[in-house]
Amino acid sequence: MVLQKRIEYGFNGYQAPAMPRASRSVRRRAKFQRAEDKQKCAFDLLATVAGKLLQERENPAISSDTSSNKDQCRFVKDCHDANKPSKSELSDEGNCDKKSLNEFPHPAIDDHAKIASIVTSSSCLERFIANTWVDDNSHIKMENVTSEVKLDPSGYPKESQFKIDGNTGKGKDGMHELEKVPIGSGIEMYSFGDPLDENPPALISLGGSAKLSGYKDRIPCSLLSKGCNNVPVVSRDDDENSSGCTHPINTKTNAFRPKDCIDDSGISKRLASNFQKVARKPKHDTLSNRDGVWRKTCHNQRKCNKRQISQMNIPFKKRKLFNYKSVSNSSGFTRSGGIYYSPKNCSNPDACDSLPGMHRDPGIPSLEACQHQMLRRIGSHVKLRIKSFRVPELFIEVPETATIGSLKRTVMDAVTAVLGSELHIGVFLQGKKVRDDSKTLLQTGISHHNQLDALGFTLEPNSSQSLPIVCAAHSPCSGADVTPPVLRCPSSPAVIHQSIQGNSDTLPEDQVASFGSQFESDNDSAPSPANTSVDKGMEDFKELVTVLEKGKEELAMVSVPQKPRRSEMVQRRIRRPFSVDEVEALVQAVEKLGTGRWRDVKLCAFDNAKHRTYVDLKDKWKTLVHTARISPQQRRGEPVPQELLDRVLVAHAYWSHQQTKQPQKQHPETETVFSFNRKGQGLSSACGQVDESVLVSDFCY
DNA sequence: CTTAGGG
DNA sequence: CCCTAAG
Repeated sequence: MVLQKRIEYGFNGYQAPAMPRASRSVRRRAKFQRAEDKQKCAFDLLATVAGKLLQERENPAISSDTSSNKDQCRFVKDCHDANKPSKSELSDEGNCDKKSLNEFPHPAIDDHAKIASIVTSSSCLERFIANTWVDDNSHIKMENVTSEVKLDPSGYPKESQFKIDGNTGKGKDGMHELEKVPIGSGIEMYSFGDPLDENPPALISLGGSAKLSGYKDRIPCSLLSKGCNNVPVVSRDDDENSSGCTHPINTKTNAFRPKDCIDDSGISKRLASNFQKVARKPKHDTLSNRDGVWRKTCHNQRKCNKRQISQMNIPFKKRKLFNYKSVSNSSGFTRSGGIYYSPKNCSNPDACDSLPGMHRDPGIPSLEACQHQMLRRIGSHVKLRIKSFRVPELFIEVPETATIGSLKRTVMDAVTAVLGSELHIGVFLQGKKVRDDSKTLLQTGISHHNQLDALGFTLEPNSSQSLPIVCAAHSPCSGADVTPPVLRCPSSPAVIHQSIQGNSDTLPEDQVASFGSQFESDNDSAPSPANTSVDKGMEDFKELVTVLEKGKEELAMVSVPQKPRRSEMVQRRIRRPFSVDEVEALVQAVEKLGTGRWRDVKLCAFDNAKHRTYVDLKDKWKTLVHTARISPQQRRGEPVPQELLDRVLVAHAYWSHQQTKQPQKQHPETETVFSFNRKGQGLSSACGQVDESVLVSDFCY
């Protein structure tokens, strides 16, 4: 499950081959390392190709116009040598003959054979587009490339040049066995772009075999699933529908049974094997172009590896952040076909825009840009004016007694949760969602002379993050049984926060009578007597619940491996400044209990404020002391009455003195010790929480 | 789990 | 507010 792991954990997935004993010298080690880097790159690409293959296999009809790239996107043909035993990687020189595309050996092995072309360009190093055209016989139909794109013959290769189908191949039965197809050295460049473009094109093609034995165990689950599920791997739109390989979805267009999917993956692995061999040929001149293409990826890969390694040395705190990012990224790219391509891999963001399925700024066109370019060549433009985006539906539940301010905040949280996450664009035509990203506008029915009124765009939260169906304990929301908890990936701290609150199965923290209740009721509105008076009546209030919901179909199609490590996605809690009343309660509690019994302080004064932990209280006390010591001009946030700050200083001084004098000698009975400073304070109860009258600062010093 | 303290 | 060490 090498690929599987890779998909889930980013770069962890690459399984470095054991270093040969002969490679222990520094020089050979370096060489080995280089080869390994390339192999890693190959591995990445391979995974994409494999995914694409599966996709195309499932959807031969939707083949495509993905080849309609920008000018810079060109094709280079490269043949692969599968002949080489894998162990000969270091010193082997490719002996692949240069061939024109006409002569390009037909790579089909059997009905399961595939060839994939990864279109890259040295001018857009980070981008590549995997294309394959498979006919009903599972043979490559490269002619689709030209026929579909309608390339201008004057500037582009003729259709015949790309014709590589079952009948034109060489070898047994009109096919080449992949193992016999020389690869690696002979690279013939063919440009789809401007012939005068100085950027040399690059392409890496892969051959595959359907021989599956020995590969099944390493089949990437997600690749399988995407293939099996008729989910275009590189299509984001459908990525959100991936359901994991355990739930193959047979659709009408799914010409293959799940079992076959495994076979396909076998192809993938074979591809991997072959591709690795190619990648391990470092020397050949003709590889330089590919190397050029790869180098960046390799470099970045190395960087990421490095990052991964160095992560071991960074503090746990940052490591966690790293993991968060990492997970986030991997989730994004898991859904882009199981390939882990960190956006950070792309030093040039602009160059990344074409990686299909890659998450990117919705405003940055990628494949569409290429298609757009093509369209421009053809001469048809579709002019769109997007007046507004439809925002996903939000479900918000607030108690009737909630303030407008809290309502606003809740709505804001919900909106932020959606907008703050990675967004995708959904396209609707005639009210129907257009899911096939590979279709052209023309094919979809969007053309310049058509009515475009029926065309709509919608903002879609990241599928992995868009299901924060956060239900409070008291919420009637039954989303819990709809999707497993692991799929609940709140997309913003706000929602997380709601979620955390929802964990409290006791009384709703915010509305329970206690210090916390009034503190929490609404930060936007100043605490008022009315607020405090209704404490008891608010016990049955439900928590503010933010529910973001999507369609059932989308709920059902979230694939499992997207967020494998949700537990590690520890979101920072939302910041909740202490109100003056809270400070008051805290000060009072500390006055009674001292500064070393934060748990007691919590239980005493903030027991019902679930969001205030004793660590929070301790921290707040710390900052209060600090605040009290600095000049009022330096203080920030809601001003704390000087009287309170004075008490803070007094209490702090007192308890500090007590601690140094007689550590841990305080007992509940000794709580009155502080009463020396008070006048008329009965201190009948130890906790201000119980004696609410204490809340009113009527202490006298 | 709590406490204490640095970040 | 987070993180972690220490008890």
